[in-house]
Amino acid sequence: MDKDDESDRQSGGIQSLDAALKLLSAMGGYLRPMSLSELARDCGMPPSKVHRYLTSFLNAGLVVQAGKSGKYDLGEGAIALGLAALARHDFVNRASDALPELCLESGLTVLLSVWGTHGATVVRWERAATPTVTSMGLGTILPLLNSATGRAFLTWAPPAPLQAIREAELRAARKASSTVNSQLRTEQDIERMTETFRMRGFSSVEGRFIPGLVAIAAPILDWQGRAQCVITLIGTDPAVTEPGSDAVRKLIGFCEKLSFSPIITG
Amino acid sequence: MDKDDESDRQSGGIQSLDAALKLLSAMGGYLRPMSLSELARDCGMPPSKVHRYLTSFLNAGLVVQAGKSGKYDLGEGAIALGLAALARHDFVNRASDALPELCLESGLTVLLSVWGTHGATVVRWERAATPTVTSMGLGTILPLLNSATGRAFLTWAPPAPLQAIREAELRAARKASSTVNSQLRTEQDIERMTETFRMRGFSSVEGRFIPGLVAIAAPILDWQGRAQCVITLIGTDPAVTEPGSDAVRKLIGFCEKLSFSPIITG
DNA sequence: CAACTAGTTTCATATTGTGGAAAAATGAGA
DNA sequence: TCTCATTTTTCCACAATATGAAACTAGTTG
Repeated sequence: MDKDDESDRQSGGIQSLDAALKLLSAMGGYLRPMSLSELARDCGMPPSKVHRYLTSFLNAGLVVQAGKSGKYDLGEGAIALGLAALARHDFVNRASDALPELCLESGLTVLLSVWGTHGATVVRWERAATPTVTSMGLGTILPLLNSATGRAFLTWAPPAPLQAIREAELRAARKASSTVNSQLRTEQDIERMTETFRMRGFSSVEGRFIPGLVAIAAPILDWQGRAQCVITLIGTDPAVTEPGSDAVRKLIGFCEKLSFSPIITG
Repeated sequence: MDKDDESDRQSGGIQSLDAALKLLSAMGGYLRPMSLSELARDCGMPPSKVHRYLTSFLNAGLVVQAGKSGKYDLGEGAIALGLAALARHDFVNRASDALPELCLESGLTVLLSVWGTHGATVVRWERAATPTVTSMGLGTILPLLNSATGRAFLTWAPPAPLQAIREAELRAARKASSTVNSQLRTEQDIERMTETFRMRGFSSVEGRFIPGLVAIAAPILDWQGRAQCVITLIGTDPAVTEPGSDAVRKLIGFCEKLSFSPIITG
């Protein structure tokens, strides 16, 4: 039949659907109601075809016929669809809805953090049944280098916004060798650490930020693999930080489920 | 052939398109990526059919395949379509044009939200010069009871579409008394609150949804007095929520100008 | 390793969408 | 009010196209 299929011929789809969607997106392109013949002309389809498609869109509520002029325009259904799609990108909300569940399953205190202007910021948290003494609350800002949460951002977030704080903390770490100091002194140290985290799929810290407590953290990634937010589990048992531990598996499972790209790229 | 066509047989449309759109709107109903078989089950279609439809949606960009899990979700195309459809709404359109101005004048971060399938959805926002820590972006869904934005819908939007979420949040609020709890437990509490808001002409919240931040919100009303969208100002100074404050006056003035019926019916 | 389960591809078939043309509907001018 | 011109909608015979079952892969679990 067609010697050489014209343009896009992606395999597998449905021709009439493809055409219909082309029409639909064409309608998205204008910002006023369009008459049938205008649409037909612009899409290079016979009017009868366009009319049949429009009827289906009409039934589905994606398109409405404006006024009695009979012109066609995008309708409520299209708005609803778009808002639903927008909501998918709302990682924080989807994650916080599921937070209590993770808390119950793991039996640990759970934090949900995002990257704010001043660093990793706790925006949601769920306290475990066995209350662990923490001074943590909503709005707490966690250190970048010495908290599991911060380290997760360090590993999976785009570096640019972190730069300032990263440098500041590194400088502070070098000077104050008196403190319970991290082994993190140089850029190389950091590189090595994040590489490990990236492989394992989670970051961790042991009693550094809060003595006596351990924490593990994993990112929720958008479709470009950037951390949108970070989930942290806090406990007392050092075994928690072991790769393959129950808590680790639950944490990564949780984050993987909410992420749009795989956390462990093996 | 068919003596009397079973159920919906709206005239004129295209069967495969109707089925495809049914699938599409089903996808809008969930707020997480769905697997092929889940979709097939829920729509009562054979998997192969669903797969073919999805391929077309994929080619059109309406749907993306999330991560390596292979699950399907609404994509950029759906967002574009929805925003295009939103632009038809005069209210949204006129409001978003004026948004930067309000942001400048008030010096606060400004949100423009509409009511979507899953709740109050941010569709436009303007960041203040003094950056405030927020986890907010396009598509963020705000809680109904514990955000200024949500409360504005609660006060000025028709109650029917809100009902489901209202009940869900109320139930959650009663259970989780452990959390930083709202004083909102009963229908009466809500009634009292909305009455106050209605008198003042704006809703407010202090550090509930986002600790350390305060917010005020007012509706843009159509000619029937229903909220078409909601404008929210976010700041850090608690004085902002005071009736008669500079921010409040600017907010209400802004909304009043764009509304088709008076906000304060005194 | 075998027995599942989930996702994708293939294929023969007739169901379904197609485009042209006819029929309504709409609108403008006289 | 009547006619002409344009746009929208309906009709129809034909074959192109979507269909569902089953085959084929890939990944998982006991």
